[in-house]
Amino acid sequence: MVVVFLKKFIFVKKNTKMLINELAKRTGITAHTIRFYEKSGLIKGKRDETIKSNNYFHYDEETVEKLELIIDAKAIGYTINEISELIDAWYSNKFSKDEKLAFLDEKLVSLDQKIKDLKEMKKLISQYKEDVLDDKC
Amino acid sequence: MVVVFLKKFIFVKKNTKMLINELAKRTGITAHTIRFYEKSGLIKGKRDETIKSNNYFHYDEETVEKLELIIDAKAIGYTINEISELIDAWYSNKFSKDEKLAFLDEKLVSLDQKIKDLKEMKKLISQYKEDVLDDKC
DNA sequence: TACAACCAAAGAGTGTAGTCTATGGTTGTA
DNA sequence: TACAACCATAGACTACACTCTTTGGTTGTA
Repeated sequence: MVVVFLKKFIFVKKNTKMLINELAKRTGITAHTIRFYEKSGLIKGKRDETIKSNNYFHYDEETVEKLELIIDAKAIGYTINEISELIDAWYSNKFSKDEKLAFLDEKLVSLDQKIKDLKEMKKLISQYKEDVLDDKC
Repeated sequence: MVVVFLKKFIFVKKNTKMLINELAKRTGITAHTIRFYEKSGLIKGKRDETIKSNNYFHYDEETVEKLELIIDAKAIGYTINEISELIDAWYSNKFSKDEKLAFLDEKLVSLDQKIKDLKEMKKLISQYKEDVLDDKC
């Protein structure tokens, strides 16, 4: 995740005219799924008005970042809708610093809760293992 | 969650003739969803052969336990199919002692992996929080 | 006996997150 | 110029986990 954001400041935008397949190769997300994300409003390609022969979408480095963010956010358990909000928070200036921090804190709390639940489950399974070993069930 | 398993040994089976609505009240799961779980093979009601006028399902305390287990397991992120396996391992005699232990060990490993993933995500979010605090994005 | 509350079964509908197919046009290389 | 590889759009299809509706029968209480 952090890598994604560091890139934002280190990378020079060398490629602002990627087509969908290049995007797919760069991110490992299929073109189909990228179109699905575009339809869902997570990313947005641009059309080149000067080109009349086709209406291909062009994507830039920021889109690659966003897709990498999507991969990470999905891994944490964000839904597409939440990721949409997240991208808004990240890339638009709709949210204040405090709002961004609150957003992240909220996710930290829910992660802690999940970890607590998993540990509880571990304890339980261990207990049950003992019962199995003692032929209690 | 632990409570569920302690119950298994402490509780006397005082109610073996619950109908679906009582089950729903006891667990907070709707009758609809309970029927869905029954159709999915997670729980199993019994029919009273001596009653000819209806074919209502009757449930016992073990079903309540199972439903409570389902609630907890879902909260941790188990799918219905996984919970089905889990319940088999718990309540059936389909599996040998060694198989049960292997199953439980497998669950412990996957829980550890999940916890590791969540901790990694926490670290990433914390790092990003710092970036926000430092106005780096 | 009227009637509300309950029961089962079948199947349709919902939301999420894709995944695939079909169609038809475009681009680049031999 | 043939043709593979690419592109967009629309819409069908999938899996998961419900959720609701319909239909028709049963039970309990006033």
